[in-house]
Amino acid sequence: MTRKQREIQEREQQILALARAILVREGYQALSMDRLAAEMEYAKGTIYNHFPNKEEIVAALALKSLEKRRKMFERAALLAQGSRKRMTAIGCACDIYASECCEHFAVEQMLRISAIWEKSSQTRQKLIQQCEFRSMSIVAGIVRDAQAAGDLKLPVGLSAEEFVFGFWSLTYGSHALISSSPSLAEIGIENPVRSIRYHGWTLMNGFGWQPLETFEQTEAWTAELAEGIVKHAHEDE
Amino acid sequence: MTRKQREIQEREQQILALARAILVREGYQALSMDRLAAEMEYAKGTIYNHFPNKEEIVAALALKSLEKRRKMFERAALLAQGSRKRMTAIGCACDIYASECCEHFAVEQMLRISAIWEKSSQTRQKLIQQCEFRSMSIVAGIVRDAQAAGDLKLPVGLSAEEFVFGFWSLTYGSHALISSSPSLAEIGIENPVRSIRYHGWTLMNGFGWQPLETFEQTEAWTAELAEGIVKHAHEDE
Amino acid sequence: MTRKQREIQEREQQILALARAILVREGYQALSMDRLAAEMEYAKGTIYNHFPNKEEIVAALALKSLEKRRKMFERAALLAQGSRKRMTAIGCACDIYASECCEHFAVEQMLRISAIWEKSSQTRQKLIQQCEFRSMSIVAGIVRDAQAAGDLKLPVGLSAEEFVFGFWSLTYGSHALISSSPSLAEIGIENPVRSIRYHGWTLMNGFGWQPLETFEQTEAWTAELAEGIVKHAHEDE
Amino acid sequence: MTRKQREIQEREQQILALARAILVREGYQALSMDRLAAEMEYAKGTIYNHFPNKEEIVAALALKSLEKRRKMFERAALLAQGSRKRMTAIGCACDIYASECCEHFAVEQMLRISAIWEKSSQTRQKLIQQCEFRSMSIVAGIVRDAQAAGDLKLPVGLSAEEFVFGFWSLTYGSHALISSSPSLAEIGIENPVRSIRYHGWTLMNGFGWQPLETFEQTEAWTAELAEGIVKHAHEDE
DNA sequence: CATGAATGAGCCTTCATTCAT
DNA sequence: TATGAATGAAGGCTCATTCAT
Repeated sequence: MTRKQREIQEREQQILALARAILVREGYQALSMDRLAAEMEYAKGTIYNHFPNKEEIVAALALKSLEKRRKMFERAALLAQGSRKRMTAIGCACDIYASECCEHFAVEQMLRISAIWEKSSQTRQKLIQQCEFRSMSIVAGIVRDAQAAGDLKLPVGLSAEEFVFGFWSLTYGSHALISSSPSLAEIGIENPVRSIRYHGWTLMNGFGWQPLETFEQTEAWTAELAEGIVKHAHEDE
Repeated sequence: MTRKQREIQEREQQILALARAILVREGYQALSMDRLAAEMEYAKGTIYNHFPNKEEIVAALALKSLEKRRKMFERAALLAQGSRKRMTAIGCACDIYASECCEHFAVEQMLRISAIWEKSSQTRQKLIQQCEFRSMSIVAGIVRDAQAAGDLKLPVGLSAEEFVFGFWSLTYGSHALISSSPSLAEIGIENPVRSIRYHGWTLMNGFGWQPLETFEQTEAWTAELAEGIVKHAHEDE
Repeated sequence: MTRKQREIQEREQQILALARAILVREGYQALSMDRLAAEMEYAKGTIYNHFPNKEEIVAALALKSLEKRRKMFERAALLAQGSRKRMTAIGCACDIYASECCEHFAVEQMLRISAIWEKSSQTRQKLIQQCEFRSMSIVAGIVRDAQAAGDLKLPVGLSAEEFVFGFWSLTYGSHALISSSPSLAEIGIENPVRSIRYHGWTLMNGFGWQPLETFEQTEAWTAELAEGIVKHAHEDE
Repeated sequence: MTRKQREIQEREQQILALARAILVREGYQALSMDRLAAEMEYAKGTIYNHFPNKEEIVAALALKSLEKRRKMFERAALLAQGSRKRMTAIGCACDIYASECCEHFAVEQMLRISAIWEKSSQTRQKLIQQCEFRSMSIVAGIVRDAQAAGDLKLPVGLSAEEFVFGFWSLTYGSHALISSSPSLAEIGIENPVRSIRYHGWTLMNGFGWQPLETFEQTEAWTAELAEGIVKHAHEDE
C-alpha cells in the first residue's frame, strides 16, 4: 500500500515538474490538461485524479515556489551576522531565487494573473497567503531587530513592513523587468542585477543603516554567501 | 479617399478602445475576435482587415500605453526646475500613470507576462522597443544633466541608464505588487504608494542628489505638480 | 443573398429532422452535438451557429410538434358539425397525432423532462406556453359553445378547462402508456386505442353531452374524418 | 455467513435509497456511480458488486416503486365494500401514490421515458412485467367481480383489462401532466386532481356502474379512506 | 472592402467501467 | 470481497482564422 502511495506522490511531482516546464517555456496559455496527459503518457482522467482543474496545478506550483523562497529567506537570515548584513543576505537570496530558480519566479508571477488566483481552491489560497505572510515576517523581523539594536532608525509614519516593501519592490520589479524585457542591454543597461544590488546598498545608506561599509566590501562577502545559498537551494530539489 | 481613410483610422481606434476596456475589465481570456466584432457591430472579417491577429491588437494597445507614458514623461520633465525636481516629477508621472491610467498600466503588464510579445509582428516589436528607448532617454537625459550641473555624481561602473533602472524597478515593482496583491494592508503595508515615494526620496539622498530637501517639502510641491500631470493626461484621450 | 439564406434555413430543418430521428429512435441521451455534426457531415461549429446548445434543439423540435398539434386541432374543429362531434374530432386528431406523428408525440414528452425545459431559452419557453395555451383555447372553446348551445351542462365547480383536462389526461395518458409499455397485449389489452375511444365516448355520455349516438355510429363517421385529418397532417411536411 | 448476507442486503437498500433521492431531486443526469460511491462512503467497485451497471439501479428502483403501488392496490381493494367503492378506492390509491409517494411515481416515469428499459437485465424486465401484470390483475379482478355481481355490464368487445386501461390512462395521464406542467393554473386548471376524480366518477356513471351515489357522497368517504391508505403507505418505508 | 458562415482543432471536464492489489 | 487508481471515449462548448460572396 505504501508503495502505491509513494508512486502516486511521485507522479504528482512529475506532473508539477512538467507543468512548470511548460509554463515557464511557453506561458500559461500553452498549459492544458490534454497536453499534460499526452506528454506524461497518462490518461486525462488520471491527471484529474491528482488536480481537480488547471488552476489548482498553477496554484500548487506557485505555493511550492513561495515555500522555496521562504526557506531561502530563513536560511539567508541565518548565514550572516548583524542586521544590515542579514538584510543584504535576504536581497542576495532574492537575486538567486529569481535567476537560479527562475522557473519559480516565473510561476509566482503567473499566479498574479487574477483569473488563476480566483479559480484556485480556497485552501490553497490560504496556504499561499500564510506563506507570503511568513516571508514578510522574516524580513520585517530583521528590520525590527535593527531598530532594537540601534543600527537603524525608521522615520515616523513608515512601518517595518512598508520599509521592507521598498526593497521588495526594488528586487521584484527589477527581476520582472529583466525577465520580460528582451533587450535591456540595447537601452544601456549592461548589468541590471549588479546595478540593483548597488541601488539596494545605496538605499540602505540613505536610511543610515549601520554599520556602513563600501559597496566593494559588500560585494566581496556577498559573493561568498551566494555560493552557500545556491548550494542549499539546489539541495532541496 | 481621404475621408474613407479617416473613417478607417477612426474605426481602428474604436476597436482598440473596446479591446482595452474588455482587457482591463475581464482579462486577456475574455478578449475574443468574436466578441470584439459583436460589440462593435462589425463583421469579424472587418476586424481582421485592421489587425491580422489577436496578439497584434494587444501589442498595438501596449504601444499606445507606452506612448502615453512617454508623453507623460516628456511633460513631467518640463514641469519642474532643477535636475532632482525633474527626476521627482518623473516618479510622480509614474505614480499617476499606474493609478490614474491604470488601464494602460494593466495592458503594459499583459504584454510582459503573456506570450503575446513573440506572436506580435516584428514591426510592432520594433516600435515598442523604440518607444521604451525614448522613454529611457528622457529620464537618462535628466540624470546626465544632473551630472553636468554637478548635482549628482554617479559611482564608477554605473551608467545613467542603470541608475534609472533602479528607480524604474522601484516604481514598476511597487505598482505591479499593488495591483496584484489583494491584501497588502493585511500584512502591514497601509500606504504602499507613499512609502515608495519615501524610498525614492531616500534613494536620491543615498546618491547625494542635490539639492536636498525634506520629504515633507517634496511632498508639498509634488502634490501640486501632480494636478497638472493628471490634467494633461486626461486631455489626450 | 436570398439563396444563401434559403440554404441556411434548409439546413436548419435538416438538423432538426436528424435530431428528431435520433431522439425518437434512441432517446435523449443518444443525441449529441458531436454526432449531429458527424452525421450531417458539417463541422461542430456550424451546428452551433444554428443552435446555441443541445436543449434549444429539443425545444425547437417540441415547439414544432406542439404547433403541428395545434394546427391539427384547428382543422379538426372545423371538420365536424355540432359541439359533440367537434369534440370527438379533436379526440380523433389526438389519436392521429400520437400514432401517425408519433415522432412528434415522443419529442413533446421529452420536453417534459425538467432538465431540458429549464435550459432552453426563455423566448422559446414563452412560445411553447403560448402554443399550449392556444391549443387549450380551441378545445375549451368547443366546450363553451356546447354549453351555450345547450348540448352540455357542466357541473358547478368544474371549469371548461378542467373539463378538457379530463379528456387530455385520458388521451395523453393512453398514448404515453402505449408508447412506453412494450407488452400491453400480454396483460390483456388488445386494442388500446379503440378502447380509449370507447372511454372517451362513455365519458361524454356520463356528462350527458348531446346529441347522443351509438358508439358504432361515432366510429363510422370518425373513420371517414380521420382520413381527412391524416391527409392534411402529411401535407404540411 | 447470514449476518454478512444481511449486511449486504442492507447496503443494497441504502444504495437504492440514496439513488432514489438523487434521481428525484436532481434528475437522471445527476446520478453517477462516482457520486453514489462518494456519498455512500464506499468504493466504486463495491457498488458494482451490487449492481452491474447504472441502468440496473434505476430498474431496481422502478421495480420497488411498482411493487409499492401493487401493495397499495392490494390494500385499497380490501378497504372498501362493493365493487364500485373498491374501484374508487383504487383510484384513490393512485392519487396518493402520485402525490404522497411522488419519488416513486417520478422513478416509474423515468423508466418509461429514458432508454433505461432496454439496457436493464432481462431478469429485471421480467420481474417488472410480472409486477405490472399483478397490479392489473387486482383491478381487473374488481371489474370481473362487478360483472359477476351484476353491478356493471361491459360492452361487447371491451375486455376487463381494456376497461381498466381507461382509468389507468386517466390517472396516469393526469399525474404525468401535473408533475411536468409548471403552469396548469395559468391555463385555467385550478384543481386538476379533484377534476380528475370527477371525471373518474363520471366515467363510472357513463358505464352505469352500480350503485350510483352523488359525487359529494363519494368525496366524503374517499377522504376518510385516503387517511388509511396514506398511513399504510408510510409504514412500509 | 465588408460580410459572416464554415471550419475544426482544441479546451476543460465527466463518468461508466475495469482490474491489480 | 473491498478498494480506488487508471482509463479513455465522449460530451458540451469556444474561438482564431479563412474564404466565397
